[in-house]
Amino acid sequence: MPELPDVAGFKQYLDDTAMHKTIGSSHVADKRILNGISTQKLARTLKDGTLDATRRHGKHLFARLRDRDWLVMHFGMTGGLTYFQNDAPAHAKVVLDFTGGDHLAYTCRRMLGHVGITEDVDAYIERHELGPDALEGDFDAQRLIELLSGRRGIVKSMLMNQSLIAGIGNVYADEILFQTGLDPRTCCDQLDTKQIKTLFRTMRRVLRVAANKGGNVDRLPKNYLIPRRSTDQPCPTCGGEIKKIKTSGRTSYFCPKCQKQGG
DNA sequence: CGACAAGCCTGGTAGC
DNA sequence: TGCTACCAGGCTTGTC
Repeated sequence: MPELPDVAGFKQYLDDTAMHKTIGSSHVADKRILNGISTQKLARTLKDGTLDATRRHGKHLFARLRDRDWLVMHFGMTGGLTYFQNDAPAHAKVVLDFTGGDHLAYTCRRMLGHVGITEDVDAYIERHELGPDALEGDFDAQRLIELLSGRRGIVKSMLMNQSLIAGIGNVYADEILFQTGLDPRTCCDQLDTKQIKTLFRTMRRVLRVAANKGGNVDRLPKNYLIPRRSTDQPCPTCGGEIKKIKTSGRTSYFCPKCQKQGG
């Protein structure tokens, strides 16, 4: 579930809790979560490091150890962060013990996230072939038009393709399409320039609003589709029935009345 | 108990 | 024929 807005929330949470704290030791509860690094190497790299900066790119969160490497975190579908004093949260996979006595846990109920170390965030992004962050930096409507051109698959798969755009997952792809009024089965070649520009503006607005709420679904505006996923509630716009279908092997929620193919 | 959810990777294939 | 983009399936495990 953690998509760009959720990871933006994790970043804020880390900034508010663990920033400028020094790591005395660390523990790995399940080494399957580690990506390209051994438990021992991770522990050596983290020891005596002080967290002094964070960066987010798409669904990845990076935390810098002063004058050293970056801790890399990806949250899969059930990952998160918990800052605690005494009792470790359930499913804590990696725990940082700060010298002041507090702790930060990377939690993950399933094994679909990962934790690692990188010397260079930009090189990491390039190596993992991540596209531009959906919310930040050098990304505009023209770029989206270029990304869509010549593609024959559905727009939703394109929005979720991390090598094209980093940060959007199944849930926010549905929300963006809902607010753009596009059927999730719409193919890229069905959209004209004007519609792609609208899609771009909607994408930015949805992600910005949700990121400002730290990905907290309960704080999203009333007219959002997300809180109505799998709850049998009507479309917030027309009151009609929300349909659930499979697209590219993924569950898509949409309103057949408000969302049309080709707009 | 089986189906399902999600992100992401892989393997097979549709389409140019 | 060969390449690439695309889709379906698998991994994982708690929940229904």
